[in-house]
Amino acid sequence: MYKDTVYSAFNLLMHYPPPSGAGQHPQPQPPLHNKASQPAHSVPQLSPLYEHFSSPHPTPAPADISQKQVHRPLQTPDLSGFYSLTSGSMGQLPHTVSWFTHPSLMLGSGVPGHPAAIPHPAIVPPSGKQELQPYDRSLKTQAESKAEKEAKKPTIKKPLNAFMLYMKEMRAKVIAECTLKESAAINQILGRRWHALSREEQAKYYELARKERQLHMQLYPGWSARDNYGKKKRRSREKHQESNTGGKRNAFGTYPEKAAAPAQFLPMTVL
DNA sequence: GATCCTTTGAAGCGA
DNA sequence: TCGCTTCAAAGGATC
Repeated sequence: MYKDTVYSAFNLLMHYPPPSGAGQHPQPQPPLHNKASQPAHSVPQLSPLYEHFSSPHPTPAPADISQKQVHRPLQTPDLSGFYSLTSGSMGQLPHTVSWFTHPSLMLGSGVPGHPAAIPHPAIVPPSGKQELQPYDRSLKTQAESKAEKEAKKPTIKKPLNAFMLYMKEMRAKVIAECTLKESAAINQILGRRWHALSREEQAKYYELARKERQLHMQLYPGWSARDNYGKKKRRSREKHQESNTGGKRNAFGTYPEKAAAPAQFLPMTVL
């Protein structure tokens, strides 16, 4: 079976631990074969893992694969085998091309010890922008330099959970259907659609999310979600809690109860 | 320019 | 173990 083959290859290469209960949700282990019947979504930035079953097209031509490989740094010893072996699998397994394009596999300067210049999409400067050079290093104390160095550590983002993967794929579709652009409103709709999904449909996203987490663990063994705690500045705890109790303006510019349904925007199929 | 809003899920942490 | 908090994405609105 295709899924087993992919798993075997991947486990072999990445020394995967066996799935360890993988989360609180039941994981029916749905087949990961391509869903040819699924409607094509013109989503510019699909989570590459999700391309496994979301792509309406057959396996890309090998030329296409090699083209993608051009930009893949292969110097990293522990992953070069992965690339080459996966490449060998490409001709036999449909839709495995996405392994190449998975953000967690697009190694770059953010990966410790990796010489490539292509930054990892999951690794961003704390500010999210290019850092400016210090105007005068000599004026900084040791403590300041240390603090600055700490602040300059590239941020490794959390792996996306199942719902985030679902959102990333369906957002463009919902926007097209609803002509909405506000993410808060879009996310409310997506939340409702998420609950409307069958267990099998959801299970596919849970499985993808599990793979995302495993890849993340392989690439950043010492990383912890705690590393990013406190990096997002909140205006004030009180204000944030107030917003969670429905006492603040929502995405529609009103002050309803929390998560009030924006029914006037929702297409009939949403609910 | 930074943060909020809004959703679900994963993970951290204190009690 | 339980409950709470934070952060992942996204982009318009607000501060």
